[in-house]
Amino acid sequence: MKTDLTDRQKEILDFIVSFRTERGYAPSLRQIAKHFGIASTNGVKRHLDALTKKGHITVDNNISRGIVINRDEEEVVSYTDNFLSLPILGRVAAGVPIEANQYKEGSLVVDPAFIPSGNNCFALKVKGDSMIDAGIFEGDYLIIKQTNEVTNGDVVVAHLDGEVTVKYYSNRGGIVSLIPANKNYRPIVVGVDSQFSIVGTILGITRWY
Amino acid sequence: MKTDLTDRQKEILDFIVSFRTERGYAPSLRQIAKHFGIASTNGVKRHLDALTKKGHITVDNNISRGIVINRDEEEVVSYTDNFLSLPILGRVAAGVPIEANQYKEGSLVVDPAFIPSGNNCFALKVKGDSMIDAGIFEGDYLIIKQTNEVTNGDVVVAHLDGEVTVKYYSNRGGIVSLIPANKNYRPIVVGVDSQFSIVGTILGITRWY
DNA sequence: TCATATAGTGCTCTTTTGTTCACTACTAAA
DNA sequence: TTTAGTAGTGAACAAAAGAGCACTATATGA
Repeated sequence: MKTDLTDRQKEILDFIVSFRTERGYAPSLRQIAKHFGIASTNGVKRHLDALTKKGHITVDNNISRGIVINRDEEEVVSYTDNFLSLPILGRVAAGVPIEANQYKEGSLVVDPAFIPSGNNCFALKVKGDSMIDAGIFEGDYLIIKQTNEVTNGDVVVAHLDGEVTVKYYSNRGGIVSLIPANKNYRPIVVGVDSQFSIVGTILGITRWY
Repeated sequence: MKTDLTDRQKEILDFIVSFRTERGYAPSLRQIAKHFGIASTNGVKRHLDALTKKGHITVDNNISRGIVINRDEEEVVSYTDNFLSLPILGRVAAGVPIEANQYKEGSLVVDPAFIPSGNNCFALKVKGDSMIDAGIFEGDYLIIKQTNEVTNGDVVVAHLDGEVTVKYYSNRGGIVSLIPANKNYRPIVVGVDSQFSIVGTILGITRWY
């Protein structure tokens, strides 16, 4: 349970966060001391001890720059040490390792709390409006888990005759269909002669205005 | 322009990333050396020099644990040092500083590339289906910028007679309306006697399955 | 008045950590 | 054969950085 911080402790925590954001690593005791005009490293250490006790940070013993900001502290807007950056892939194919993919167009930071173990995930920008009734709009980023294990009703990314498509997956009695979520499009029955494969299933969507 | 890494360089970069994810701070030269069975810190330094030259990392001079992984490197799945964690607020009111808000229900990591300067943003979980035609579904997380400067057509979070609502904003000739995006709901004309205020406007949406 | 908490000081010591130099060995390309 | 790049070794040195102790001053509550 996180208890209230004193004003000074809060200042110091905010400084650690902003230093870390700016520099990419945590400040040392002496850097904190210098910023606050504190002459003694022990004075800083007292504050860090208090912040640790109150659950805001973790400091490993005798490790330089070992201040780690804990996730989900009381602070309402914060930077934490837990995040995931996924590649935005412009083209995908089934079975190709993501790492071998040469069509990375950028990266997208997402909350790893929603990503299952393993890092065979990627992001894909939506083109087209065939899935708008599922709340999937053109320009959305889909977060996709690379897999070919799908269940009826899953939203999948599939490869069909050289094209990538996002649709609901349906397999009834061995007949595979890709079902749009837009009444302006018809379901696609996957012919036995089609070049068809599942690239992955949807984990989430991110849309930015 | 990032050039290809040797196998060894790639291994070392991957180690730095995973160490950093696990521990919350970068490894030291000696910790890298120990992992790879390299007896000399200079051997490690050579690799770090090469990674720096190829644009994958930045190492500040004479700074302990000063290895910073650069964003958007060639690596297709990676952890970076640039992310933002927003509070998920259960209740919001106009004009109340986010930091003073006591209804934080969790946090949501988002990509800061899509967030404008300043950190008066928060996340809100959607209840209801009044905006489904705008691709906003129950359970979605909205990323909201706290502001009362709105434009016709913006999706806003508003406070109306004690309730929080998400709707399109419309102001025609001084008559303010909140327009749903679901034909099952009627537009709300904001009466002059209503307690009404704008909490913020939408920046993005995140949905997880 | 006393005890406790907060916020330091001053200093020393220990440990961690990075830099540098001269060197070896191997591989590949010119 | 020579040159260049890669992948180190070994060692010393310098600097950064954390830990700990005895101490002071102030404020607050019992």
